[in-house]
Amino acid sequence: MTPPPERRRELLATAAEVFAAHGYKATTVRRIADEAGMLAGSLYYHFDSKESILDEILSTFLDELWDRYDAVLAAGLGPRETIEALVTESFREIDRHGPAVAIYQKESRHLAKQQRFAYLAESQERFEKAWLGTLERGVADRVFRADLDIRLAYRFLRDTVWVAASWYRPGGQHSPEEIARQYLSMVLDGIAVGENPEPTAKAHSDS
Amino acid sequence: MTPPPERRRELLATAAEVFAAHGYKATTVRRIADEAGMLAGSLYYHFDSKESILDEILSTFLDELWDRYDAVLAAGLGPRETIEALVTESFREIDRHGPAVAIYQKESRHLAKQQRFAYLAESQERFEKAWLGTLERGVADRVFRADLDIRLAYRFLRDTVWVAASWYRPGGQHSPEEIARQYLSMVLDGIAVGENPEPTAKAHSDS
Amino acid sequence: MTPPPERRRELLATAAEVFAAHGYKATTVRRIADEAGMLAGSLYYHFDSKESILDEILSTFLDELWDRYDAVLAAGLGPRETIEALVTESFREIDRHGPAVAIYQKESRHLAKQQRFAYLAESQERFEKAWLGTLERGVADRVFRADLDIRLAYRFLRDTVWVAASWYRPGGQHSPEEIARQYLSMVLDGIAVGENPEPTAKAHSDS
Amino acid sequence: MTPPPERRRELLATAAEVFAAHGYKATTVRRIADEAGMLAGSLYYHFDSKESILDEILSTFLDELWDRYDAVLAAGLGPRETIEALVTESFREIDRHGPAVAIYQKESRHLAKQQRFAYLAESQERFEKAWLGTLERGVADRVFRADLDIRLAYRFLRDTVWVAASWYRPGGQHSPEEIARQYLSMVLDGIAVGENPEPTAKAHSDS
DNA sequence: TATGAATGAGCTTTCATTCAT
DNA sequence: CATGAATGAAAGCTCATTCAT
Repeated sequence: MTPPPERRRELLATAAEVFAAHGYKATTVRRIADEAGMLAGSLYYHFDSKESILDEILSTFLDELWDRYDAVLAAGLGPRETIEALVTESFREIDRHGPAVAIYQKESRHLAKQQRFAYLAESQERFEKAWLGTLERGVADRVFRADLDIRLAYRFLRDTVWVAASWYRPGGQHSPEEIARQYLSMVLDGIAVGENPEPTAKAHSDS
Repeated sequence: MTPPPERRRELLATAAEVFAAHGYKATTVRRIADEAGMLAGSLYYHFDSKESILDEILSTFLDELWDRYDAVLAAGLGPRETIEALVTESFREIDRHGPAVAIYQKESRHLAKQQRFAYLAESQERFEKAWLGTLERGVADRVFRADLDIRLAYRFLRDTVWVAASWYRPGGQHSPEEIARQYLSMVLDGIAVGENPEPTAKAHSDS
Repeated sequence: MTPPPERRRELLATAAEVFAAHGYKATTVRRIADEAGMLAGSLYYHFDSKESILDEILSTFLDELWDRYDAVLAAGLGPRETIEALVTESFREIDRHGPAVAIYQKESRHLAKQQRFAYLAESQERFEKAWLGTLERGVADRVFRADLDIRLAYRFLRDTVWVAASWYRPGGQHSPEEIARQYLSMVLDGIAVGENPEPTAKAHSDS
Repeated sequence: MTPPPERRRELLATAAEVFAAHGYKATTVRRIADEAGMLAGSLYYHFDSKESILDEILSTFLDELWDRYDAVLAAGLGPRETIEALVTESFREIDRHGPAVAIYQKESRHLAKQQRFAYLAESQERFEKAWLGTLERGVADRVFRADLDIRLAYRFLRDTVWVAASWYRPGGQHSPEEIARQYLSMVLDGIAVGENPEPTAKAHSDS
């Protein structure tokens, strides 16, 4: 005997998976219904439109994400620890809402232009502020390297984390925390061994 | 009087931009035609179908990319230098064919399932072989850290590079080579200052 | 505790109002249910179908109307008095069943083609016979003008009366009898002052 | 070799007839297309939507109607002659655009609530001003009876005229001018013979 | 009596594609 | 080469209706 909100959540989860796998536009409402074991029209008993399903998936995900992020940002950690905590929370979010993150990754850029999804752009800004601010603090504290373009570093961190949603599958051999640790290790200390001060990219010249 | 192949290339470039901006499925053939200053039906004089436009964009991009990659791989460089060269070439490719790369990034996963786009999966495999092999060689040579999950590192490198296509705009303040250098600096040596042997991710524990 | 027939009548009244306001086709069964404070499905406990609701509204209205008309026609009045009585009864009917009359006005023409609503066409014929007969009798008795096209006069009278259902609201400042009196005054004696033997429509020539 | 606007006009005429016969809501786009000898989807090459077809039908009709009305109102005629001219123009309009008038008659009341069809409400107001003003002038000039409720007379005139669209068929035995003359004769001078000062409605008492 | 959930037919609309000119 | 007009399949959505509870 499942209470009504349960059914709704099931449908949203199903829809999120299909959206993530095939893209929002390419996903038919009928496909979602099939996957949920009902007819296309029946979905409209639960939701207003295909778009409102997408909306609910994305806003639910962002609400939850910001709950975690805000807790981290309010904890008064140092810059490095803040980055570590944000990355870890991000991978946990991928673990919990992988499909939602994948959809966000693929669709948010053009969705953000629409009135209805303006919150995506807002979230994006808060996002940027939080990460950029932490990186700047870290540079000031001499925890992060000063010779890097900080906006580039921000994009690098951001993408590095979220793009994982495209291949991560929950229940795999690595826990989200383990993946976070490895990612942080690479991002913070690099994949090269010890003391390599300068990359030698210029060594390779074009044809 | 421009020769036909020229017009074709223009149309492909236009189509690639629109596909990149809105997604393949969400892009209508009419939108492409509008952007090109013709009517939808007229596109069919130049191309068989919408899908064949996509096909030509992606295969052209991959052909060119592999030309460069093969040159790098045949040069007999060390593992670190190989990685540096591959990354540099990748950013140059983004510079030249940004939209094609963005499309590849967004659509290749589900396109690869189709017969017609099987070459995407093949390319993906060669890709993986080249990068993984180089990383393994680097670990053996003690150029890269041995304590990292090498498949994770591969995905990390791959995604880090290509995802840049989503924000990179040619003609900006950084040349592709400069961006490559910064990216490599982060990936190889990390963003943290000097001697941090261990990330402290475990410092942040969840409930 | 209201007896069932009472509830039924309430629902019919509600449905009639919504049908009248938005048209039969444009009215959803859910809208009626909303207005009645129940769910759409629940209406089907009381009625077989949306169409049967419409049927009951229209047939109830016509049954009642004919009761009154038959009484008038059986009363042996003169032509002018008959017309006056019919018009007065019509306005009373509008007062009592405004929405039903409005629905009849809007929908009867195409409904009459359906088997189920054949009684609309029959009623229409009896209607025509009663009014036309009275008018003819009036012309013969030299009570009504002989120079008018009698079928045109019939349509004129008929429409003049029923169309009032589209703006009449019960409880307004004029009683139905008062409106009937004014209408009859216009129809019988005209709106012009006294002795205007000939309209001068021909005075207006086209451009 | 018909020029493009011709095709458009044909389609609008076809659509208007179907809308008039079955009601806007009950008319399917497919039905219109059938009647026009094409497939439903093909209509969308010519029009944005079903609603925009309706819009174009109604606004075209009203534009034309007001051209005529304005000419009449600017002609400086006396009240009676103005009424005669307006009625005559109205019947001519019914003759030319019968279906449009029928649609207007049936649908304008609820359409006027929508933003897009606000011009219907505006037109309605101008309408009222023109007719009411003329009637008032006529009463002041002792051309029209002073003992009648002028708003009632206005509704009476207005409805009397337009409702004719529901039965009028062009090419019948009466020209629009002839019908106008008969209508005006009834409206101005009444259907009763000569000197009947008072209707005797009160002679019929209710049960 | 009424509800909640679903059905299924049919609707408006979109869009890749075709083709005579 | 390009246009204008159409096709036809499929999409999102609506809604009268059903039915177990």
